[in-house]
Amino acid sequence: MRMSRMFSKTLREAPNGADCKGYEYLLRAGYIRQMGAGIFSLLPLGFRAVTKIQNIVREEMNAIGAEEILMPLVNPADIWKETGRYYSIDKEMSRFNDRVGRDMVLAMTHEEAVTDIARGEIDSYKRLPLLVYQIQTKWRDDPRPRAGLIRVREFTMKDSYSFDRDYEGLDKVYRAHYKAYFRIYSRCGLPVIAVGADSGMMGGKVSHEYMYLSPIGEDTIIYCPECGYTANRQVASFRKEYRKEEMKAIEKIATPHSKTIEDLAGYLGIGAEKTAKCVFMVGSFINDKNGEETDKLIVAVIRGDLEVEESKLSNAAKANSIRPAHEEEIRACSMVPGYASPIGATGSFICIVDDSVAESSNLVAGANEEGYHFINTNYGRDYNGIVADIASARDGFACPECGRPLKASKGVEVGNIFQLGTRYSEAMNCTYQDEEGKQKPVIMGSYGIGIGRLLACLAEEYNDEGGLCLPISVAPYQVHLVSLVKDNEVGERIYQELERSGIEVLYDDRKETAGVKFADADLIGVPIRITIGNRSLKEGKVEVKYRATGESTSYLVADLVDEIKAEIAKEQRKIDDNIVEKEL
RNA sequence: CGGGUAGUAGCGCAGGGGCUAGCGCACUUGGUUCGGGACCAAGGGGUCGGCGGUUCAAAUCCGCCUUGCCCGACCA
Repeated sequence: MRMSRMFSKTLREAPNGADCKGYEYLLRAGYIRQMGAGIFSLLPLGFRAVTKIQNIVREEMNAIGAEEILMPLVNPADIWKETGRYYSIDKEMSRFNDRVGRDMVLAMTHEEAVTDIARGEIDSYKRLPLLVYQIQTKWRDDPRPRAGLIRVREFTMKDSYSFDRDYEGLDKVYRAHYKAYFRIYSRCGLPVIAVGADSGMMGGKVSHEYMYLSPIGEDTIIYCPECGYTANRQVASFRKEYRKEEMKAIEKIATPHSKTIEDLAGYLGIGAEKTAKCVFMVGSFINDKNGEETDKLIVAVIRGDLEVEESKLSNAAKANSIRPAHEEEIRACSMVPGYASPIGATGSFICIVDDSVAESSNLVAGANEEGYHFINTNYGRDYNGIVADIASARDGFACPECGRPLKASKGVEVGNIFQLGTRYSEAMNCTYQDEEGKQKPVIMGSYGIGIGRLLACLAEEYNDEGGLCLPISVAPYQVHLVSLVKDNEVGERIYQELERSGIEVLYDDRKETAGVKFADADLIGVPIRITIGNRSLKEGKVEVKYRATGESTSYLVADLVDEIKAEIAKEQRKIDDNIVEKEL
């Protein structure tokens, strides 16, 4: 491609709002342009990079036996009503009516669509297992798009769906994805870790997220540097020390001005771990069948030294979503904020008790009276509820596996794999007939990779003061040919020779100064740069410089094509030698 | 959805009741330069986000709306 003819141009200054380096460079180098909040176009450079990523994804998906398909972005709402997600998903899914008033949705994922197709294709156990994937546009009306391509509303996703007759089959295809995903990310050059995850709205059991660890991430990963335990904080567990002792008689004591655990512990001269605190949320519960929504107060009881992890709480309460409760909602159940506990509470609420409290004895808890607490409260004797782990894992807490201190890190989720089970096949009647002639629901799995987000992470991982420096496997071009000589004939000849031998070359044939050309080359970040200049051309040579390392050499023009081919192969080998082969 | 902040040339910004709205970069033309974002000269480009109000006069003050960004809630 001749730069003089290229659609996009580079920007000297970062457009307002480009807060992280990767995003800034993608914008300035002309890979992407923004059209609205969370809505972006891919310009030629970005499109080429994305195409390379997609092809890597295709190769690896095909390698595990998946067949590529393409499902529609627009779905009739009916199939979403069948699974109930038409009701349980809020504004994140966009809905509209077609010309005759039918309810339609923009699919934000394709479990419904693929299950709808599969139930027509699958009849016998002999047809299983099956595995399909697509690379397709998704629209999710995210309430808060952020950081360029990291968190957008319209994006391209590779999503695959597996169909098996049993859990052994699901396990096998799940493991195949687990491994293939590591190959995909490492072939793109992105370092990731797989972590245990919350399945969220997907509703499955086992799931993993692939995380690119970076401060720009919005997820918090809890990991153990010693034994390798990793999990998203939404589900991360940790070892809790319990203090079980003989139950003492409950007693009400005056605790003036002790609204917070800190004040209370200070006033009584005890540790926060000897108290039980209440956190009040209101859960929204949506009826899958008709979309009716009911709200209910959720009282989370947790030891004073711990924090509630809201996603764990939401799961334990089986709520669709939760939000902090208003004071009136708490008082409506006869509890007094600041001095609250489930003891003596009335009305309808869900009480979730963290095991830290259930397994401890004689904790101080609120007396539901301004200025008073109970001492020696005990779960099971003084109040009841659902016992669950709802505590938030923090940096320094004990690893659930080995007991050593856990670490916390920010990460960007670039992919996920879910064992769905029969959640969708049962709801949509996607069954197969087994050897005995019985109809059984198909066991499903779904597996996603955000393509654009992957590019955004790569831009974040591979940049320096000058701009991007992408690995050759994903860079839009393999070679950037910069001609500094006035006589364009040499440049033209070299350009055409390189092109003819199948090398992807970006040729800067513009009438610009050397400084501008070099700066743009650095910004765009093509891995190998060839400079044609009078300096070395006198000796019949051109210079070759690596974008990432800054190393340079020179080659005779006569040998150039072969040498460059070798250099490309060398760069590619660097990637291939580092493909991560990881089994679950 | 709450809080904050901004919208003035393609991009980055200044101007904050008064006469023809400005600067840098980019762009056009001519000339000089030519290996790390050149220089000189001459140009082109604006419904100052939108609607309404106040005023003799609004980019500027007021109201409403809208859009972007940041923080939070949220997020496969």
